[in-house]
Amino acid sequence: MADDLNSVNISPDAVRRYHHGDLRAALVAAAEAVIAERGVDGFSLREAARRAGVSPAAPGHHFGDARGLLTAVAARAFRDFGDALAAADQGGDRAERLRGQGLAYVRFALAHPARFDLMWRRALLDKTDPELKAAADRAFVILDRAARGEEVLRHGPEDVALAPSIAAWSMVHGFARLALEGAFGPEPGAAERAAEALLPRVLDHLSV
Amino acid sequence: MADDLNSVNISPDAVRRYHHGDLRAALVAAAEAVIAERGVDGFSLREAARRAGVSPAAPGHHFGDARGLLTAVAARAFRDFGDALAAADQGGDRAERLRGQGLAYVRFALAHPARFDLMWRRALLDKTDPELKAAADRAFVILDRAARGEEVLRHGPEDVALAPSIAAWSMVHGFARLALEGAFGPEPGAAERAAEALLPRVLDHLSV
DNA sequence: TGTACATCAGTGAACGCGCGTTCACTGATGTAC
DNA sequence: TGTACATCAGTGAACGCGCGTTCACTGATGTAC
Repeated sequence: MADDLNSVNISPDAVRRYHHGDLRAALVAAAEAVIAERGVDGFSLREAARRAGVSPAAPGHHFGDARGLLTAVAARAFRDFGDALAAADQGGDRAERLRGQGLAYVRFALAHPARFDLMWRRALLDKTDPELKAAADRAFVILDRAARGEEVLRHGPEDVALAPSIAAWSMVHGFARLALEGAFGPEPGAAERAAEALLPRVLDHLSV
Repeated sequence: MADDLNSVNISPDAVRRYHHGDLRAALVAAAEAVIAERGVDGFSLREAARRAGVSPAAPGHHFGDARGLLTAVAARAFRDFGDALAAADQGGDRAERLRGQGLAYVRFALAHPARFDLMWRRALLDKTDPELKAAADRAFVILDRAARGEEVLRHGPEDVALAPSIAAWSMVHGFARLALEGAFGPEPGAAERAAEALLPRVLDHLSV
């Protein structure tokens, strides 16, 4: 996924063209770089435009406003997140599948902390965006399927049959959040070490 | 705790005095009101001062800067949070105690969403503040004791003996976060209904 | 193949905004004698 | 008990800042004939 970020770099001979070529993708990449560096709260539309080498008004043509750009970033993050979960679902019995999902979930969060953070900052996003909704739903369905088996149909969020999936989701989400929030130590790398040392044992306490 | 907020209201005859009387507490209460209304991201020092009826420079005398005020708010939130966990620890066997902690944890988060949010926004807080650290540590120790029994000594965050506590913490923290983030539905009250319907069943999937 | 022209994607200057913090100040308090 | 004075807790005007968005514009593209 880091390679994806690079792949949208504008080619040298495109640099000085008046029309950018693929400004939309370049702005998404620039926004990702900004939040990775400064955190979600440090995001600004002007800074993203600056990094894309473009005037502050240019993003408006592609995203409407700042919320639109952040929403596109979040949708892409959810898509990558879903891919990571899907890739981790290697079959096996339910416990094995669930463990695979849990490790992938937390690994994604630690590998992409700012994007993961943004994914859940609904106040900053356009919740009605169909791409965002579709990407988020897909990720949960993948996890749900691993937690409860293939046969399952999705119901409303208060359906008690969802309890095993919500339990699994809660545990891995909480672990990821706590790790990112520095609950396992403020030093750099503390989250990763805690995940390696503790997460497999933590998942042993999940019974489905 | 809502009463605590009221208790710092300045008395009518104190209103127009040049010296406030208890501006520090009034500013903390005002800041809590601001984030409750506008979210943590909507906080501003000027707005808190405005609500406390005081000039924008006044908070500086008590808190240094904006971060200082937010840190005081977070410390108080952690104290109340610890109180809520302690009050919920009614004894019984380990499963009962843990269930009580889990319900109290999520209830606090849903009852005080903005303060709960702030508690984990380390980028906005002074992590070195001893009051904040003490209050946060205390809350975890209460939860840890319920999860593993009274005899436990606290070790480093990578001590695998902590796994049962981290598992419980992760699950309830994740559930609370997901509920607040709207993962159980965007309608008002969806989080509360999901907590009531699902949380007890979710906790059944936690084995310690 | 050449040309007119509509459309698209960008510019860059300007707008008003609210912010955190600073500064010199002043009113109130409380303590030493 | 009265008074001088240091200290404390506030004022309010001003600062510079970066922000998102708007606006009239222009350069590049691509399509119809």
